[in-house]
Amino acid sequence: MGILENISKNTRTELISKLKSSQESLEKFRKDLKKNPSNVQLQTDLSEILRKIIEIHNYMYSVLDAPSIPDSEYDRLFLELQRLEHRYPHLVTSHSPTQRVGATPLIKFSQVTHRLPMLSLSNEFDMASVEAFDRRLGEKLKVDKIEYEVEPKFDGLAVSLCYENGIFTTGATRGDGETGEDVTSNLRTVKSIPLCLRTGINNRPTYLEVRGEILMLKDDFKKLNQYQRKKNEKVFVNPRNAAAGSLRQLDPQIAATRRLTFFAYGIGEYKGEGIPHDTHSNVMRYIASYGFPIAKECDVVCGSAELLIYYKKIQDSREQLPYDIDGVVYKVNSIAQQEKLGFISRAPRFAIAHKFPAQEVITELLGIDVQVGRTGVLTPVAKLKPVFVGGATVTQATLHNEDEIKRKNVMIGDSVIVRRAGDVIPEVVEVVMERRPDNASQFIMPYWCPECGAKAVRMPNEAVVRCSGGLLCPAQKKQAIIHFASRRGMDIEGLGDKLVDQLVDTASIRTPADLYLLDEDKLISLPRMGKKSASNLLESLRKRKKPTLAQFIYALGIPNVGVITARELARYYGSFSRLQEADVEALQKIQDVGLIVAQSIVDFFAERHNIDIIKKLFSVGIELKENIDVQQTQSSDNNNLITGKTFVLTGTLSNLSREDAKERIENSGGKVTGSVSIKTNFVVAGVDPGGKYNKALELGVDILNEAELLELLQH
DNA sequence: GGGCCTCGAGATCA
DNA sequence: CTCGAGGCCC
Repeated sequence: MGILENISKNTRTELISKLKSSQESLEKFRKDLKKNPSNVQLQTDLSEILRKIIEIHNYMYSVLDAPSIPDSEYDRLFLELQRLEHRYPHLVTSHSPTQRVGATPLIKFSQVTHRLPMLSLSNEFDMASVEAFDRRLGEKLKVDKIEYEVEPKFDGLAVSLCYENGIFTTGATRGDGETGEDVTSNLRTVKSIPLCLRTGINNRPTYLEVRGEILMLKDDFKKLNQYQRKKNEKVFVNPRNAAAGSLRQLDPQIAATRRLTFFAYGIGEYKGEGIPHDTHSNVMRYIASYGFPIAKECDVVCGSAELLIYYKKIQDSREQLPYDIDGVVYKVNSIAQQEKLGFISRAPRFAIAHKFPAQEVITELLGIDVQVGRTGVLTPVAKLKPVFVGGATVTQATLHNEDEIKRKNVMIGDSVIVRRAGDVIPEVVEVVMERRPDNASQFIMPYWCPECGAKAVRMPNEAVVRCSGGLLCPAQKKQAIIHFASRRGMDIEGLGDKLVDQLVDTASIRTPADLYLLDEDKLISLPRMGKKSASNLLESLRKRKKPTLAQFIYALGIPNVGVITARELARYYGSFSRLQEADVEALQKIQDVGLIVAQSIVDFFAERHNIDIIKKLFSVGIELKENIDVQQTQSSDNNNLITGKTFVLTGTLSNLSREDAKERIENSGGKVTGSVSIKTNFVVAGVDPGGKYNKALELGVDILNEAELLELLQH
């Protein structure tokens, strides 16, 4: 049972014999050094053997969970190494176990761009969807039974760890999947993360990115909270939040006192030999052999019936597991099959998370508020008597719209069942009818917008009621500005909703374009706004004046145009003016743009007010990073191997002209540039390659031959 | 939606 | 020192 079967046991036996032989060298070096303390070679030898022994003990303790010596003995070895390094500072290496805790706190975390985006998994909650998933894949792959690698879904934080030439160099959070935060110094304090890949030098990859989850074990969480209580500091509500909080500490000293654990579940980009290409379970065994902890529960099963058996088994053992989980993950085991299946938007088609059902509790519905959204939609929100469910205290939940309230027959004063599963937004499931009080009152959707008093209208074939005030409605105005400044839009730091409230209410700004006309005096006059905050905001506005076309399109807040559509529009049209001129028919030629989205876009640009704002934005100095060379091409359906990648061509190709190759790469979403840099993803080398080839070797950029390029293009 | 950390502002106190 | 805002995580 389990893909790690026997591995741990064999490793342990092997390590113990390794320790035995190391022990002899250790004693010899100690003795020799005593006789000859100034011998540099002996100093180095001793520190190296100590490091090796300590790392082995560390591995046995934190990864295999089977220490072979008492803590006190480990501490003695550690102290010996510390003293030695202290006396001879040149002996210290970045991957020495003594260097897990960094000395100085950071000012702030810096951003890291993931070489391969960190994708998310689509979630399923019921058996039928899992069976449908298996059936769908079976049809696509034309096979009867699919083999899956299965694993528990940790309730922690996803991170990516980079190893360059075997040494841990950078660790980052998932972020939005594209870029995350550099939390290396905190991750170094996590004992189960190897600072150095465990296997010998021979087949060590030059670059390896290991992905997995940071979490806090239930026991460690309890201990931490006991400690916090004793110190009269605040306690954490659940292990996940404790882990997240610890990882975001700027001071690694504090992070080190919070016991975090890592489990690997996959790899990202890698360079070098030896990485299995056949199955995911072999990849897992491979990373385990490098010293990464893998969940004991990882396994391989076949067909949907076995998936469900696995699910049940894990669900039954959930309480006994040392960590919190919120479901299980199924991944197609064969890597060839994975590649065949590919990706849909930001999620692989070959894997899903099967989540445990959400926890449910009963609470009281105290009232129903009405909120006005960015597009003027009035949303009723249930105000609930606070109740702890699914790891958090729930106080409100959306009721979506009028019809939903009718359908669920919700009245103010009712007792309702509320559901929440980890990351899922709380939801009112149903009313407990037996408990309905006599004074329960009906909710009536307001006839006027609660924010601006304009008439609230419901279109004949729509489920929602809208404020008819448009951008004259302060709520919509504010939301439009907040959306404009949001991270996925113009990414203006320091501009949150409260500040926008103030700015709009004091009539300092009316549209996003007005933001760029703010000055320090104006800002300082606002309450709770000092010199520092003001200059931070102005700096942030200035810094982000050159958005990509996609960011800008998204930031405009065109109804029905989200990040993905914005990106697709930018890719297809390449320039803002081309998008602006497009008509409904033309727009619908784009993948995933139907009549509704197309009409929305055309309507948006037909609105005089919007055009004024856009003009004004350009006049205050917004410059777009456009790609006007782009042809209006059909999307190649997320060719993830090429999309967003940069190629450089060198030498003569036999089947393709340079021009053809360039065009085909660009049609698949890639970019072709002239010279090789660290940002280049692939160099395509034909016959008689030029200096670019050597440059690629030097920088370690992947080199493709013509056949490999054609294969990439095929997908 | 809710929980966490960090930062800056403003209050409080010496 | 306390508090609110903002950013980031699921």
